[in-house]
Amino acid sequence: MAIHYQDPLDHTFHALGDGTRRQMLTILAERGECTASELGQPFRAAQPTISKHIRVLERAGLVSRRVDGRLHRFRLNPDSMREAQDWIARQRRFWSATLDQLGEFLDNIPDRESG
Amino acid sequence: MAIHYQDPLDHTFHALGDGTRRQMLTILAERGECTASELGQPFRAAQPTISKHIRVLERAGLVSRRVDGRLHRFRLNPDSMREAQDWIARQRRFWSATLDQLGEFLDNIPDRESG
DNA sequence: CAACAATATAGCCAAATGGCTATACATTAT
DNA sequence: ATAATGTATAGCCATTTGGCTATATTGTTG
Repeated sequence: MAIHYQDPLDHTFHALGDGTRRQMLTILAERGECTASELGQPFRAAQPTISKHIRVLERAGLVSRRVDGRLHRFRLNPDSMREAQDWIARQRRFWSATLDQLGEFLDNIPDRESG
Repeated sequence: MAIHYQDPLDHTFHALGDGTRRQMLTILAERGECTASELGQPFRAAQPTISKHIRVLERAGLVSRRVDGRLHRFRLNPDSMREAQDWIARQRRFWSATLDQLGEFLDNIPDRESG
């Protein structure tokens, strides 16, 4: 029964649903390529725990791994994050269209598209 | 062990990590306010299952509920989704800045024509 | 009031998650 | 060759998740 063809977005959003992993992505975004140790250093989790988190990010396509001797170096993979962002952006476009139809919240529209 | 003060983004991204829930949000975005039944109708899940999914969306702040007699009417809550999108957007801004600074991408392009 | 309709809640289950310790593996250093 | 370092894997555990059935709750209707 269980063969549940997982949408890639399932993995992406799930990976983003944990604060430790989001912080790892932030570190990668700020510093560029990092090793597994560097990614884990801010947390007081055990090393295998960090390893697991990294695997989740990797499965989600959010980071890519490059093995360099005994170091595993990671960097952000922009595509995956962009797809997540695009999904939300599409929703929000629909949503604002719906709002226009209904005439609700007209004062509340926080920002415009474009960017 | 640790009381883990959940970041609101944890709930938001977790809620987005399930295809059924994402589809519910799409329905809401397309049709505007919907009842619980309308949200569940496309799926062959049991009614309590739908009810649970809706609660997850609600906990995440992605939808808001308005009880109207025996009908529960839901609509999208834009703020929550926008915060998720903003988080990603910030990451992506950092990321591209990092790329610019380090120029590391150039080193790693695996094969180029000619040299 | 009784019947029906829309939802929620309780309780159960299997699978996944996030954490840990202990250990294996691979690479570098002595 | 041995030791030390960086990382992964194997188990184990408690909690959460997503699904179900059965039942309760609340509102509508005859």
